[in-house]
Amino acid sequence: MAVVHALAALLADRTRAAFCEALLDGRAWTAAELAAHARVAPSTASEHLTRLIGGGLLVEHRQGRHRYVSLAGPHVAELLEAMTAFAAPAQPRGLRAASASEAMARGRTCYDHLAGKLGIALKTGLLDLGVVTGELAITEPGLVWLKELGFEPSKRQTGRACLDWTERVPHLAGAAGAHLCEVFFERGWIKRIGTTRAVVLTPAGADGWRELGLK
Amino acid sequence: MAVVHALAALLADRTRAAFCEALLDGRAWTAAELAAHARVAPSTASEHLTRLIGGGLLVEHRQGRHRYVSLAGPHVAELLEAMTAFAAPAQPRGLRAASASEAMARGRTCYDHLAGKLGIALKTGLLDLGVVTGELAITEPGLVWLKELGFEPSKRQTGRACLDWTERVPHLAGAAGAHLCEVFFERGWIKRIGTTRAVVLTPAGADGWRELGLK
DNA sequence: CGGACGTTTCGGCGCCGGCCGAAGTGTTCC
DNA sequence: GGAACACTTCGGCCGGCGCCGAAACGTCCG
Repeated sequence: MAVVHALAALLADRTRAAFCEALLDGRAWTAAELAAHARVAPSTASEHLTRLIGGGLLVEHRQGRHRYVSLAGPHVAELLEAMTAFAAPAQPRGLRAASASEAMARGRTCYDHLAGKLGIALKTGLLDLGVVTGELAITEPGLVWLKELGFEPSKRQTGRACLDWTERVPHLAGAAGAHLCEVFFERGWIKRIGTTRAVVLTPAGADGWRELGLK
Repeated sequence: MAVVHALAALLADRTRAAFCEALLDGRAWTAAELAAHARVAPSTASEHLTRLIGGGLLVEHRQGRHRYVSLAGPHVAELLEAMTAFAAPAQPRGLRAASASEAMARGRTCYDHLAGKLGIALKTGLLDLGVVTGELAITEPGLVWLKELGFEPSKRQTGRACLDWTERVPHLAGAAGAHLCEVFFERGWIKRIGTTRAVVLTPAGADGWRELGLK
């Protein structure tokens, strides 16, 4: 009893329950994204997240000025599924969530650059071409290569490592990563799936990548 | 989201959680008994019971001027055990709490079947005898074995897994688990410790188990 | 029929907790 | 360095909920 009521109290709030339900897709969300999703102020979301993390339901991963949160593990998802199943006997939402999560792992945008398997494929391709170093700094030949794609150096750091949440390895961020992502969108090489952050490589994109010597 | 928070809210209150935990022994309690157990006024208990019944967690059985309530079914017990298992590593403080917790870990009823070390011993014994499979389904020879103990199949699922929150492995629930527990009580092989859920194997029980080829 | 008892309904009280905005911290971008 | 941005901390407000006691209802028993 002493424990059940504390756990239940965490999920007894509409907003916190909405957070958990959103996170059931397996992705990591930022605090602001969750706040907007649940229509509460950022300050409110911040407090809720602290409580959920303290209760062991969520884990956080701080990166720069962002606070990513995700479910603490499969056991949390299972508990939530069990409770949902109890309250709402039949709902085919497991399948949709699973496929959505899979699409997200395949490729997605990470702010302004590419992430997921697609982002990692881009990074390894650029590494093979000698455009970037292992630490994801841009080489001198790499800068020439980028300029051919319309890149103009700015004050913003050109090459930068960003930890990929699903792949657990760094991918390319910074001005170069953002520019490549932008170019790929412009050329129709990648496109978003619905309104989510998931993106997919188009047939034209596969051709384009080969032309550039990627993949 | 919309459903989980409503279910969680029912269990988020100390008093209601205490009611449910008390009812985990599988018996029906009167409103006054629960009120005394949780140390609240009868009026308070009455309101809580109405909410729990409305939420589908409990069922009531009115008899004269008494209002008997019990868990709405095994699925409720399983949900409660799952939630307890999640918030688990609760280390008891104080000798009394420790010994009570220890007795509970050694053997207890989980709604209508056995749990704790005793429940796990039963499961492994049945597994050795070939009565149940590793997934806790009843085998054909197992059904014969059960019928010799007076078991009659019903519409209720015969063998079923229920996660044991102290042992972290599944034990036997379902109609078969309930029947065995009932038989053990009838034969005086197990008995309750005081009025708690904790049960202990009697000397006669130890003999009986050996006769059955258990343990 | 009257009294005892289990339960329920109804006010009323107090407090916890969710919410927001404002101000502050730390990071990124230019 | 300064501006923009994500997030956090802090007061303060407000609604909801759990609690109780008093009174009403229904049942059982003598």
